[in-house]
Parts: sequence; structure tokens; C-alpha cells
Amino acid sequence: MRYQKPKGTADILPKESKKWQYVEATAQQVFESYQFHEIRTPIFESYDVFERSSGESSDVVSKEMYDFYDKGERHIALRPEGTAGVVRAYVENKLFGPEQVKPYKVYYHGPMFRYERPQSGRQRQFHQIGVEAFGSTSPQLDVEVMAMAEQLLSKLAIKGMHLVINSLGDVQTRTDYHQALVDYLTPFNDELSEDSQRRLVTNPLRILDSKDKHDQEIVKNAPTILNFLTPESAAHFEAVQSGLKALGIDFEIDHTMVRGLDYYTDTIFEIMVTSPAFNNSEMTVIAGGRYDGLVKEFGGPDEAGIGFGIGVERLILLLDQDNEATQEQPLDCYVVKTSDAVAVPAFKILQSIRQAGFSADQDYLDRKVKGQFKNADRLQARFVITVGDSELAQNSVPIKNMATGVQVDMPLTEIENDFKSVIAKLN
RNA sequence: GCGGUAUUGGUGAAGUGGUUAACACACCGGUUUGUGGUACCGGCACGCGUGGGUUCGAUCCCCACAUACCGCCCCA
Repeated sequence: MRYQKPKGTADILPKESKKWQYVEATAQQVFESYQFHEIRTPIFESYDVFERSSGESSDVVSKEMYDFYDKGERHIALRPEGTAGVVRAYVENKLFGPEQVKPYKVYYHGPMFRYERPQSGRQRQFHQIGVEAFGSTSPQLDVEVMAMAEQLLSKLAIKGMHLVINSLGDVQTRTDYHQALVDYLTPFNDELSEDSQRRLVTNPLRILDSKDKHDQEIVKNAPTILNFLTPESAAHFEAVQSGLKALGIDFEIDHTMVRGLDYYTDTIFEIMVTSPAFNNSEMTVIAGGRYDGLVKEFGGPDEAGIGFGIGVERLILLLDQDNEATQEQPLDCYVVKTSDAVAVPAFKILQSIRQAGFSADQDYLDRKVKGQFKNADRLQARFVITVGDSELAQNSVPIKNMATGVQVDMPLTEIENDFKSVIAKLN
């Protein structure tokens, strides 16, 4: 085994690729119906773009960035997430300008990179489908984005999903809450797990979803961020909730839900799914939220933003295996050649069928007739045309319905000019 | 960055410090003449992740590295 793919990457082979196409096409369809349009931004950006958006202290920046210096000594990073690049593009292209309709709504899909140790369902190159909407602080927009996420999953026939929301409030909220949380937890310092003792200094919010049982006990009585929301943030969160209710979208509030990135404000949400594909444990498939300071952070106006990202690998694990849309398509017609002498006329027949819009194929390995039929069978060909000298002399070839075994002779002109009606006769 | 387990042909896998690395599936070919899905026959690892070492001799023992899976950290 001389060459192998880089650690943490995967080859998506044709069979699997069908599922990807299905997911991407469905997402496109749903998003477009909400007037979100596709944007394509570079897969790599200046390192600073991500450092700026994620916060210097975040792990994403400090150890997970897939970065390098190019031949021009530029510090480059493969994008670890989609939002930063889109925000950069939004500002750089001045999409905040008055000639644009607000909110400015876009979606994207593609590979993201994280330099980390691969493990259960995590790779160094993974894929996200994401959406972003700029230029409105309306809680209705929060509702729309969440509704759209749910609609996509429903359309993909994903079962067992539920929406979880929380609010991180504005800057004031976070400052106040951060202090309150540290004040509450510090007396328990000795009782906290080793990890959480460290988090108390680096990122106290993370202690809220510690896996340690005793930590969870302590956290149970910790102050909730929802009590620290400023009046504006509280009103926003209220409006989001009533908006969701009005649309009949079920949700639950988890005030311990946090984010690894620094840029989130106010509403954050996740859609979690319980599925046998994840050992019946809960897995987040979609995560998103507001980031009202980010556009300004990138040198644009003080404009709001909201978006979400979908982990495509995870999503694909949830797809119904029997879904027709992801099955391999059977071949319409296979052309069998009885000898090399008929190769040219047979190829012409083949091409005419393809040009009529049907899928068709032939043998390229000089297989015998029997072998060709075997291949036709493997390709699940619906019809097989056998081309031989004698048939050509009569301007007519046998076409066989593989399912019924019935074979009839058809005039060559009819096959080449009206394949559709030919197969209609055989069904 | 840390820890555990694993690595034999296209696939699933058995196997032993020492002649020809089992079996199955798949695939290819054949069972006389140009027609599939069954049956029968035959073929298919000069090689056991890579590189070192121990040994008279290693796929099987030791070390390092790579990769995969699982867990920690962290998580978009």
C-alpha cells in the first residue's frame, strides 16, 4: 500500500456520492425557497480571518487550525468553519450596500478542516452545509432560520429530531454572567474535576456541559444566563420563542447550552437527533446562532448576522437506507456486440439511444456474448440489444426485456429515432 | 497533545517461529456453435501495513513509524 489518503480524510465513492447529491440538492431546493442563494468562498483564507472571528483563545485557533505558510510567506489557514469566510466576503464585496436587499441571505456547502485527532465521526476534512443572513436583528429572522433548518431535515425524512435553543445575550449579558458564574463556582473549586478547574480559568461557560457527574451536580444550582439577559436580549429571546410557538415548532430551552466560538450573541440553537445510527444517543446535526458583532469586527458596518451549519457526514448517517433518491439508477439499455466487426454500427446505435436521453452502455473488454449479458445483468439493464452481422443485413436488431426475458426484433430506424416508443412496446 | 485496540488477497476472514498462507464471497475463464440471473470445473496473496531488530530461520517475538477505530481534551 504505497499511497494512502491523508490522515482524517475520506474518499466519497460513487455509491456514497449519491447520498451527498441528494442532500445537497434538497438543501438547495429548500434554501432557495426561502430566498437564500448560494455563495462560494475560498477554502483557504488568511489565518487572520479565522483568528479574528473565533477568538484568539479558542481551541479552534490555538490548536485545531489547519494552517501553513505559503511560498509567499503568507500565513494561510484551511477554513475550519464557514461563517468567517462568508462574513469576510460580505464585507469585502460591500454587500451591506444600499443596493442590496436586506437581509442578505446566502448558503454554502463544502469541505471544512480541523487539525485534530480523528475519532468517532470526526475527520480533519469534513463537510458542512451552512446558511447566513445579514442585516437584520429581527427575532422573526431567527425563527425563519430555525424553521428552514427543520424543514430541510423533514424533507430528508430525518426522524427523532428536536430543537434546543438558548440565549447568550449581548456583550453586557455575557460579562455579567461570566462573573456570576465564576463567583458561584470558585468556592467549589476543590470539588470540581481537574478539567473543570482548568476551565474555570480558561472558559467557565464550558463547565456547564462537563461530562463529569459531580460537576453536573454542582452546576445544577449555578446561576442561569437567562437571568442575566439585558432587557433588549430578554425581549428578543421572548419574541423568538413566541415566534416558534406561533409556527407550531416545538423546542426546548437549555440554558446550559454554550458555544465554542466567541462570536455568538443572543439566540443559539441546535437540532439534535436520536438515532440508531448514533447508538441511540443524541447527536447534534445542526448548530447555529446569532453573531451580531461579527460584521463590524471584520471592518463592516455594525450589522447583525445569523446562521447555522450542518454536519453533512453526520446527516448522511441518518438518511434512510432505502430512500429511492439515493439508490443507484438501473441502466436503460445495454448493447451487446457479437463480434468486433459490428463495433462501429453498434456504437452508433448506442449513441443514438444516449442522445435520446436514455442511459446506455456497452462492453469495452472484448467479452464474449455471454459475458456481455452477465454485465448487462449486473448493471441491472432493463433492455439488451444484440448487434450482429445478420441482423444488420436486415436492418433490424433483437431487443430483449431483461425482466420478462421477452425478445423481439425491431427495425433499426425505429430504435435509432424513437427509442422511447420501442421500449413502450416491450413493457 | 494524551491513552487503548487493531493492521493478512478485491471483500469477509483462518493461521503457525521452519516445506505449497485454510475456507468463503466476489471476480475472470470454461462446461463445443452469438444471450443473463442456477449448477459443475478451473484460475486468482512470490505475500501477511512500513522500516528496523532478535533468530540458523519470522506473517507469527521486540522496537519505531504510518493508518484506522474507540476514548480524553475540544468542538464549528
